[in-house]
Amino acid sequence: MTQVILTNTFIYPGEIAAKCLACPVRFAGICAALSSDELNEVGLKTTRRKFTAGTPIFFEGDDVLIHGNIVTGVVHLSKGLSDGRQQIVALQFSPTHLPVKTARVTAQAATDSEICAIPNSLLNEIVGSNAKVEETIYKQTLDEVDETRHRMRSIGRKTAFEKIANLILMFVLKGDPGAGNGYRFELPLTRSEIADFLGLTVETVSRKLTKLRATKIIRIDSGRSVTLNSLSRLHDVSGC
Amino acid sequence: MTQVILTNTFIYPGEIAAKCLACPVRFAGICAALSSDELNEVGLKTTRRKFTAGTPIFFEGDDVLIHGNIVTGVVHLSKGLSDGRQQIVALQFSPTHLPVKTARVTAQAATDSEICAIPNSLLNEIVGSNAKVEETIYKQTLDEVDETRHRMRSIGRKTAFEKIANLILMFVLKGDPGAGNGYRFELPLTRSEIADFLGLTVETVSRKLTKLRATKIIRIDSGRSVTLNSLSRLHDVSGC
DNA sequence: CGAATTTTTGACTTCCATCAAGTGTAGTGG
DNA sequence: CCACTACACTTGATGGAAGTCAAAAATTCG
Repeated sequence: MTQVILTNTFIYPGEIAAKCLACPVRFAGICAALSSDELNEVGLKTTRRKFTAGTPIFFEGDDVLIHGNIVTGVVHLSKGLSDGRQQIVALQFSPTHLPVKTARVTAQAATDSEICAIPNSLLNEIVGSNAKVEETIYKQTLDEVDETRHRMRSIGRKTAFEKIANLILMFVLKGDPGAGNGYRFELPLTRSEIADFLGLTVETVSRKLTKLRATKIIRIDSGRSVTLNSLSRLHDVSGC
Repeated sequence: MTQVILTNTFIYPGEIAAKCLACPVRFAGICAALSSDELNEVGLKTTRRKFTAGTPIFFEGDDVLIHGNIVTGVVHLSKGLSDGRQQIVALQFSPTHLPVKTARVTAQAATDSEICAIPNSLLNEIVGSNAKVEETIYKQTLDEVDETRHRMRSIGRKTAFEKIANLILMFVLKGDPGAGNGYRFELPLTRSEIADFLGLTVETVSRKLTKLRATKIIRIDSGRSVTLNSLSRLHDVSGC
């Protein structure tokens, strides 16, 4: 990955916007489907926006974003409920796309995040001329459906313990696909948000995390900081 | 798993307009986005296929379907589990589209169904020349995501009773949007399938249906035949 | 009709939500 | 630095909802 970026740096010196060259998601999502000319144009017109944890991400106005690449961080999508509470319906990890247009959801930074925002008008323009981009977006949406359905089953059938184990596994794998034992990371969600996401209560989340710690599969260093002791055992208890 | 297509009614050139004009889904899904010329072409090349309840619907081979309009009936989409069992992940009602391409799911006729099958090649051709069709398909997929997320919440937070009530409500509304009290219909799913769909057990489904009958909100005439007594009360207990 | 399947009902158990109290852990301001 | 508040998290006790096991009743179908 890194080598490829360096090679491109050599081939197109100064032509591709610097921020794109160094971008972790340069070869992910729609950016991977862009020609270098298109990437140049995109690089000029996109804005890199930073959001601190807990900040809502708005997309409004005429030039509303319909697509953002999550450069760093974790974003959660939630739906408001009639009783005023919210339900987290999806988590989006870096490096990946943020298909905000997909549903009437609120996107909120779960951790400090950076998002590369592509204006609606620009994306439409590109989509019209580059079928590959359109295809990519469509495929991502299909994956989204599949993912959501998969998690639906997870919520319906698994025990609280399995749900928690599974979520931790998800954090590990999405956070660093090559992560193994000894991997240390921060939980991107509060206990309350985890509960929301999994359809549990805070108390149950806390209890099951304690149980997971008691089995020595993970170590909870402090409130949010977790160390993975056994990836294989984590996988075993996650009910997949 | 063996017999797929029970009846395959081909309709001939020249009669197309009649076929499509009389079609219940003429103004739904992608058909609504077609010009009359395109509709004629589609009419020529689509096949109306009938599936009896319980029959799996396969789309394979070179000319694999990627889009079918459900003309009549109810189709369920399921995912196979590692233990050999299946999980129903979505229900598709007539008149609507059957976006089979959306995920690696098995589509199976829940009730006797008729599906208007559009060959892959033809759809690709239309999509290439008619942006509105592409947009329609994309929008339908987005709706699919939204719907799935909505149901995910439903599975995670609602009581068994609310889930059942909600499903009955869904059957009523999707079966006949104008249906009111006294409306009689057949449950398109077995208790076991309902359990699968809602993340419950057969016993619980049976108990909650009995409870729903005890409240006089519905009447269960025989195993699958149900009469709606009070739409408003059904809505009240469905937890929406 | 009789066999097989689906559905209902009952008794018991388990898991998780609820209610309640206690323990950190920041963050603010005196 | 401490006192104060606010918030996030943990732990315990209890009850209820739904799962499990088991068997009867109803429906379907050959």
